[in-house]
Amino acid sequence: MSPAQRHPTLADVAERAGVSPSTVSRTLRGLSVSTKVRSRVEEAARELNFAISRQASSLVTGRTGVMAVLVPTLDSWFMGAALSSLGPLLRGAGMELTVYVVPDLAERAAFFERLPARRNADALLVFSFDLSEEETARLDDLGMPVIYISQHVEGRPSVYVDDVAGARKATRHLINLGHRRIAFAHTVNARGFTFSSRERLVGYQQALTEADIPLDHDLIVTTPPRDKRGTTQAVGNLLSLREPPTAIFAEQDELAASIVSTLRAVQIEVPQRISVLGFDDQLMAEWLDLSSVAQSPSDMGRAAAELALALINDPESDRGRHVVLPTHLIPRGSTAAPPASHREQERSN
Amino acid sequence: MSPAQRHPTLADVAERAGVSPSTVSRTLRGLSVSTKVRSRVEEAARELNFAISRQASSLVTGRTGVMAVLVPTLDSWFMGAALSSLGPLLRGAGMELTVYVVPDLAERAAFFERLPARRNADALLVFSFDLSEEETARLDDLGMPVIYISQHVEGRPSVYVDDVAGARKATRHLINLGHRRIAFAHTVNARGFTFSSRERLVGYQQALTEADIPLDHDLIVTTPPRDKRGTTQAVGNLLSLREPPTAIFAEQDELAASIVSTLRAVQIEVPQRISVLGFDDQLMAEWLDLSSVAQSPSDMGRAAAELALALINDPESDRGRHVVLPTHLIPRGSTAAPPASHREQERSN
DNA sequence: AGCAGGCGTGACAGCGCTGTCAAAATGGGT
DNA sequence: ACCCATTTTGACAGCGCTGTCACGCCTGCT
Repeated sequence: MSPAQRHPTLADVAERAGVSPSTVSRTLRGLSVSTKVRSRVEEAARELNFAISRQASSLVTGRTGVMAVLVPTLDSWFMGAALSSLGPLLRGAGMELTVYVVPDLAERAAFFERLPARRNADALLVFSFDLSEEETARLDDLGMPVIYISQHVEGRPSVYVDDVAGARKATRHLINLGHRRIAFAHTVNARGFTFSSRERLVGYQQALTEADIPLDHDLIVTTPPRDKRGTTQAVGNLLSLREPPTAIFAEQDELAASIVSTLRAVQIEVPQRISVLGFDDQLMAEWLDLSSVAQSPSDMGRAAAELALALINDPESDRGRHVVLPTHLIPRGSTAAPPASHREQERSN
Repeated sequence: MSPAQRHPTLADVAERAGVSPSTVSRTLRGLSVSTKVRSRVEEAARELNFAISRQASSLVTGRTGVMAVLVPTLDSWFMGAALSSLGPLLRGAGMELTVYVVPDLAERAAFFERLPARRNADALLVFSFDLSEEETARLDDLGMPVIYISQHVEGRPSVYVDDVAGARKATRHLINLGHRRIAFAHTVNARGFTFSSRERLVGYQQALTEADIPLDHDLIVTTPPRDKRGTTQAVGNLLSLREPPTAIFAEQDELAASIVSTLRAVQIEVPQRISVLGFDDQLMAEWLDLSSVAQSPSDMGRAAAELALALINDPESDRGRHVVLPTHLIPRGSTAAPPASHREQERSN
C-alpha cells in the first residue's frame, strides 16, 4: 500500500529463496537451473511482487529492451492503427514502446539536436516524416537500427505503400467512369508536401498521361491539413474555373470528407454532379460511403517492427531492405459517371 | 557511421574537457559550475555527440524519467488526441513516454500479472479501462502515482468529463426539439459497458425523467463497437418497434455515424425522419454534420499529466484529487424537430 | 573405491551514472 | 600579506543487475 516503499530487488528474492542473486537472475532469464530451485525462486519472486529493473539489466547487457518511435502526432488514424499493431509483436519480444511525439518544427529541431533516443532504445521507427539529408545522416549514427515508415529513404530500410500505383488506380477508376476533368487535391503543411503526397500526385499525372488527358495545373489545388477554410477555398477555386472538374481525387480521406461536406453545403450533389475519391480508406470512409484507396497501416507497423527486431539481433542482416505494400481501390458511393452533359461532350471529343 | 560503435560515456566527455566525471554530471544537470568549465564541458559533449544514459542515472537516482500510459488501443480518436497533448508537457519535464497497449483480456491479465511498469516508470496514466477492485488494488501498490483518465475511481486521482451532465444536455436538446420517443444506443464490449457508457445512460434517463417521459427499455439498444452488422441489428430493432423512435442518441460519434449511414442506406432521412445525436465531437462529426456533445481529450491528457508530475514531485500533495471537465452540446444538422405527425401527437398528449 | 566429466551454483567485478564528502581554489576583509 | 568564508571541483562508493570464472557436487565409468 505505502507508495514510497522500496522496490524488492533481485537480492531480496535470492535471500527469500535461499539462493544466490546469480541464480535468481538465471532463473528469471530462463537459463538452465534445477527444477527445484526454479520453483523456489519463482515462488519467492511472486510473493515479493518482484519486477526486474530494466535500467539495471540494460546497463550491463547494453540492450535497453525499448523500441522507440518518432511520430509527428498520434492524433491520426494512420499512427493509431500502426502503433496499436506493434503491441503484440513487442510484447512477444519482451520490449517496451516509447513514443516521441514531435508535432512542430521547433520540437523537431530539438529532437534532432539532442537525439534523446540515443542510448535509450534498441531501434527507432520513424513515421511519415520527410527528413532532410542532414536529419537522415544524424539518425545514421544513432548507433541503432532505424526503420522509415511511410516514406522511402534511399539506402535505409523503409516500409511504405506504393503510393504512385495507388493514385494511378484511383485516377484510372475515375477515367474509366468517363471523367476527363479530374482535379487533384493536395495537402500541404509548414514543411511542404509529404513524400506520400508527392508520390500520389505523380500517380495521378501518370494515369492522365496514359489516357491522353492533358494536365491542367488549375485542377491541382492545395490546402493545409484539417483546415475547413482552406478546403472551402480550394473547392472554390475549382468551382470557379471556366471548365470545372467533374471529379476530385483527394490525396487523403480527411480532405475528401471535408470536400464532400463543402460541396453538399452548396447543394452540389456527390456523386451526381461531382465525384469525390479519397485515399487511405479510414474507418470513416465507410460511414461516408466514400470511395477510397485502401492501405494498411497495421501491416506497415508490423513489417517495420519485424524488420527492426531482425536488425537488432543481427545488425548486418538486411540493411537497406525495402518493404513495399500494396494498395486497393475500394469503390463506394461517392464516385459515379459524370453528368450526361459532360459525357456527351467527352464522347464527341 | 559504424552502428556498433561504443556510445561515448560521461567519462569520455570528462577526459576531453579535462575535468572529472562528477563535474560533467553536474554541468549536464544544470548545477552550479564555473562558466568556464561549463562551456568547455558543453563543447566536449557536443563534439562527442554525447547523450546521457537514462538507465545509469535512474539506477542511482531512483527516478526513471518515464511516464507510462496504459491504453486499450491507440487506434481511437480519444487516445490519439489525449496522448499527443502530453508531448510538450513531458518534454518540459524531461520525461519520456512509454505506452502499454493492452487490447484484449489475455493481454490485460498478463499486464496485471507482471506489472511491467513497476520500477520502469515514475507514474502511470490509465486510460478508459473499467478496472476491477483487484486490478485497482494491484495498481495501488505499484509504488508510483497512478492517474485514471476517463473513468472515476473512488479515492484515486481521476480525470474525466461529466458524462452524466453531457448526456443530459444531449437528451434535453432532443426533448426541446419536440421529441418524445428517444432511443439510446449503447456500445458494449467483451468486458461489458464502460464507465462513460453507463454514465451517459444515466444522464439520458435523468433527462427523460425530468421531462416526465416514461422510460421504455425497448428504446435502449446495444451493439459491439465498430460492428456494422451489430449496428444494423440495433437500428432494425428500433425500426421494428410498434412506435419507433424519432431520435436516436448514440453514446459515441462513431456509433452515431454508423447509425446515420445505416438509416441513409434504407432511405430514412436524417434529420427529417429521425434525428441522430452523438457524443465526443470528433473531427468527423463536422464532416458528417453530426450534432454531438464535445469533450476535450487533450485537456484531459494535460490535466492528468500535470497531476502525475505534481504527485511525482510530492507524493502526498493531492492524492485522490479529481478533475472533472465540462462538456458542450454542439448542435449541427443531424438533429431537428420530429416529423409533423409525431409533433401533433405529442402536443395533443 | 577412485576419478574424469558435466552440470548447477556462487563470488565478484563492473556497466555509467550520481550523491556525499573532503580537498582545492577563490575572494574579501583586515 | 594573511586568514577565513565561500565556492568550485574531485575521489569514491554504490545503485541493481549480468557475465565470467571457478568451485562443488553428482553421475557413471574404470
